[in-house]
Amino acid sequence: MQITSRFTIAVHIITALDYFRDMDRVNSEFLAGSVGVNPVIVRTVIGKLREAGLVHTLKGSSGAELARPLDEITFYDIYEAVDSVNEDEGLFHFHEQPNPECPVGRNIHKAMDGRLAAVQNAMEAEMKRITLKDVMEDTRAEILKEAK
Amino acid sequence: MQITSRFTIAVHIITALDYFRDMDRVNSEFLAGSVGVNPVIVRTVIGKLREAGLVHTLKGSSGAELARPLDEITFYDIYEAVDSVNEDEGLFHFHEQPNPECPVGRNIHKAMDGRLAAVQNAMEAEMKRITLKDVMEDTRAEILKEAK
DNA sequence: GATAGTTGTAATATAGCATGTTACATCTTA
DNA sequence: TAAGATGTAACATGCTATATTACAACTATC
Repeated sequence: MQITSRFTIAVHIITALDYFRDMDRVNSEFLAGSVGVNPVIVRTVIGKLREAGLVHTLKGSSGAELARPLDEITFYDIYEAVDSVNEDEGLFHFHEQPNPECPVGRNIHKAMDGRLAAVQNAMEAEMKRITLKDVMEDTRAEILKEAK
Repeated sequence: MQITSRFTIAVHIITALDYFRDMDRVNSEFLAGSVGVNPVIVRTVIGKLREAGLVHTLKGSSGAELARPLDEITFYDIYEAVDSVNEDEGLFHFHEQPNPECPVGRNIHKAMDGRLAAVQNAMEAEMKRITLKDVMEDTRAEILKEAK
């Protein structure tokens, strides 16, 4: 399994929104061109970001505006915004029918839950440490390298 | 997205193999009964565990034997054994067609790769800390609680 | 205020993957 | 030698991610 590409698409979009901030016509079609997906995908991802309060948009009006500075938007914010993982169950998909008549079967879920949560927490903690400013800086650094 | 239930199934199987160690006929059908899935699923999961060197089996002969003590089998060992995530690409699925003619598009991948790896590493590090002995102890504790 | 451009969203299509199931050759054990 | 088990291939099925078309509602500009 893998975390949906919606996540990297969202990071790409926010980076592009900032990078092309002063340009006209940074609409869903332009962004779709940069990301390499259908404009409707861009609009739905931006829709999720808007619901999460990360960007502002105006229906009918081109583009989107970041609601916060880049260093206040973390990977975790985006990961949550675009529903990267199942909200109800979390990162791990537990098999659904362990046998209640078996001592292992009826207790394994409880026995594992805390450990699975610890793994997910470790991952999410790291995501909270990484901001879009980090990505922006790395992107600009790569662009500068090209110039040489 | 979610990590395949093959992972929790594998943990369940190993726990059951240990718990019912002294019982006869702990075959794929018995285990399938405890886990609540088809016996063929059990055999394929055990097959992966065998390929990874975590259990020994003998074709035609019932059951499986743990290759190492429980405290030397980590969540990470199992997660790797059962191919919980894509081997080539890792935990995150990067969108596949960023535009090489766009400065952001042709650099975003390089700019993100290190950060994505850091997230995956954080998760895997936590998985390496958790052993099947931990799960076994928690399971037995839950079983004891029932007795009261 | 009319027109062109844009967003938001519903509806549908499609492909890939996880899981279920049947079947059977091959092996072990008694 | 017979019964029971594994290993694995082949196929079925449902779910999810992504792509795509279509269009109503809104904005910006002339």
